[in-house]
Amino acid sequence: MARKPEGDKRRQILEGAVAVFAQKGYFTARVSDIAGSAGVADGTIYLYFKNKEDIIVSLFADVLERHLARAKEEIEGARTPRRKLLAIARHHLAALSERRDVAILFQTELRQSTLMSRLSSKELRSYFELLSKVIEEGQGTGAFRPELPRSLVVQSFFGALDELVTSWILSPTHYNLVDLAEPVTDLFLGGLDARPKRPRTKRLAKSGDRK
Amino acid sequence: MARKPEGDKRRQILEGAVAVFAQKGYFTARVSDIAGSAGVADGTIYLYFKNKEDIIVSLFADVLERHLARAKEEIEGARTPRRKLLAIARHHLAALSERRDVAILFQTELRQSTLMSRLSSKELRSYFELLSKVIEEGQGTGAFRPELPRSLVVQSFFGALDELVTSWILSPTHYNLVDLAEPVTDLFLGGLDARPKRPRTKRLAKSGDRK
Amino acid sequence: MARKPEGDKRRQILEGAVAVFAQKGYFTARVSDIAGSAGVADGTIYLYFKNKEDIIVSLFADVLERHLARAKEEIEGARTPRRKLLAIARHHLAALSERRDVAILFQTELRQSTLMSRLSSKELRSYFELLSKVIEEGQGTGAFRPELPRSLVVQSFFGALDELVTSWILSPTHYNLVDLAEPVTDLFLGGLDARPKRPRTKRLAKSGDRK
Amino acid sequence: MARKPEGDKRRQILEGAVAVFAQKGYFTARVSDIAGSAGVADGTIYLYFKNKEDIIVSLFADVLERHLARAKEEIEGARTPRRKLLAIARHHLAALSERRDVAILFQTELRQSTLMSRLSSKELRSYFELLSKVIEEGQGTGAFRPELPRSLVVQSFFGALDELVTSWILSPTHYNLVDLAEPVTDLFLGGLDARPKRPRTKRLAKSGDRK
DNA sequence: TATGAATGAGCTTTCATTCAT
DNA sequence: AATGAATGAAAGCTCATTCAT
Repeated sequence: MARKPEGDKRRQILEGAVAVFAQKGYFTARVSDIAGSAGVADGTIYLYFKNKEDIIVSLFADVLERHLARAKEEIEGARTPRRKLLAIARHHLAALSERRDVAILFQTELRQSTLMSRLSSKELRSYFELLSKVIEEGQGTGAFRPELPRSLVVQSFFGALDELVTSWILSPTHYNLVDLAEPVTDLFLGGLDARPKRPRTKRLAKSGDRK
Repeated sequence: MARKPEGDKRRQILEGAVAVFAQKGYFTARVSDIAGSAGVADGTIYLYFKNKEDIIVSLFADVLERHLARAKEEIEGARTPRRKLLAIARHHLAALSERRDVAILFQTELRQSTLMSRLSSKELRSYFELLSKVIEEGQGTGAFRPELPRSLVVQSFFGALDELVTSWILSPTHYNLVDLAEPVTDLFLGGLDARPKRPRTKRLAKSGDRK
Repeated sequence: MARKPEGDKRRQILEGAVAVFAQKGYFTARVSDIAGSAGVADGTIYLYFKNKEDIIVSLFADVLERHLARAKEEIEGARTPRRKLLAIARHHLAALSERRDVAILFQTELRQSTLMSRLSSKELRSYFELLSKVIEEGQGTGAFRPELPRSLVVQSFFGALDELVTSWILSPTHYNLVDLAEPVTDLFLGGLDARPKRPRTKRLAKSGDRK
Repeated sequence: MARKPEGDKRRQILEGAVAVFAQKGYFTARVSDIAGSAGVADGTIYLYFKNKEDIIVSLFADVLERHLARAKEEIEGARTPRRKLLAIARHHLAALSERRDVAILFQTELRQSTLMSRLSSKELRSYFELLSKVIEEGQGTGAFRPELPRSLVVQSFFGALDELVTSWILSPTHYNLVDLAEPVTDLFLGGLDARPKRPRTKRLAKSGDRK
């Protein structure tokens, strides 16, 4: 019955939960499903979590925390605000495309009105603040248009990335999600409008350190 | 056969459902809650809907259909692709900010993995196609940058609008959502990058026919 | 919508009920099924019957009453107790094989513990008394063995006929049920034991007035 | 894994079910009634049975199986086909009069058209076949009249026994049912007709080992 | 710690019955 | 008399949670 090298039963349960929630959705998933998927008894779950909701809330907190930490690192590795945006986009898309089940969870269950309130709070807010800092820096240095409300910019960029992930999840074809990091950043920075000069794509291409 | 001003009992139930679903979420809402909110008996619901799921699916279909129809009208009233995008943004934000409960439903319950599959199909796809047509037109006339993948553009624009609505819903302050239509379209068209010349904002400002 | 020549709506409903009850069973049948089968509105049923149970009780009473009346006539047409038994067997099997749906109802739903008590009372008791009279007469004239308890004889004969009907209903092949009247009466009168003399079959054969 | 004297929780539930079904009938009985009567929680029932129907079907199968097994033993203990019939009659009546509640169930609920089909199949068929074998043997040895169709004989005998039980159940007086085994077999073998010689009763009286 | 049998509250859905028309 | 939309009580079943082992 014992899986892996054991040891971290809590993580074991969370892994089982991701798989089950992603497949059946939070409400439709039974606690016993999670137990089964995690290879533990039903009762064991309650030694590590207060109740069913605590599982998904912990799950989101855990994943977001790690995601946020790595996002910060990525940003620090980039110099200009523009490169920082690209780094964030890359990280955002890479992280979610690496774990399709986590992605499904985040694009669907996380939106639950009930959960949303109890959750979006801390970690998610931090992520938005991270983005906000980058925009602020860009507007401060004159790289970004200063007349645009910062929250609008943040929400638009996040929303664009978010929708890319959602569409990727719903799509029957399994294209490479990370490849969209550059063009979406390019669009976001350069705008949709055609311009007479200064092709925006070039610049970003130069910064393409991941090919 | 015609009774009172009947015939709208179905609508009555749908209205009750919107209110209840928006407040408690689909799974947490009891059918009897909906009945209570609609002012009918529990059993009456089943004279108009097959089961609980049929209620929310019908709800989404109904609302999306009307939204889509009006979106098409708005677009036809606009000349250039750029003005069409603005029209869509205005309509999108206006429609949802007019009915906060509907907005909540769309930003939360609609994402349910289970419902998503059963639903996102027809009407939602049409909405994306509508957007896609506008982008295509713009790229054809040379107004929009042609090198950007159309689906990426569509998803980014939709995602931006979508996130604006979500943030608005989650925000404690009740700011005017429609006011964001212009700046978000401006950002989307002009890009975040600061530009030496030709300020994009001007143009859009001129097209401001709703002020 | 109007069936037949109308007129007896009560009978119409009872006919619908027989069909529906025979097919789905009393508890599984919906009142609206009966209404549908009878070609009347749900509410109309309650103009003729107090409630669902009243329908089946009335049904049994009606059918049993007619059956009983005809059984009495048949008996009067027969001279000897032995011919009377044969007449009863013939009538019993003929009546039920003529209306398969009624037969199904009687062999299944009538046994309901709940209904049984409320019902078996009057008409069914009369039927047993009719049989009992015949046995009594036979024992009185010396035609039948007097040492056998009358109720045992009555129950055995009725039970045999009853089981023939049940088996006929459950059988996939539609053999002629009435043809069993003579042999079953022969068995009942002559016994299963082989006898050295006086073959019993002959006598009954002679009495075959219906051939 | 073995707990208390457990393992009989299933039997506990079946016992509760017999009591409740016998009193209220299958359809009228609530699952919670059964749970209450069995001294378990409602939900516990579903750990041992798929659903309500599964309870009664299992019940019939269990009882019939045991009844059938014992019937076979009884038969093997008897020499002649005539004594075998008597043994079967005794066993049939004894078994059902020992458990009045089981008897009620068998004489009423078992006839349900809906259940009948799903059930009468295996065990009940075996019982009829057992009887059929005895008749066949008797007809083969010349003890029984060979011109009577075997199925008719089987059905008549079973029907007689069956009706004795039904009447016993419906009767307000609690007479001894097993005492009827001899006279009913006597009637069946010797026939109702009065005979000049060779009284049939004698023989059977000799075999009366139970007084 | 870990187990999983047992619990029982709670929900969706059905359907007999009513009653305004 | 006839209709059938509306009612709402009732019940089967599920499943999160507990707790004796």
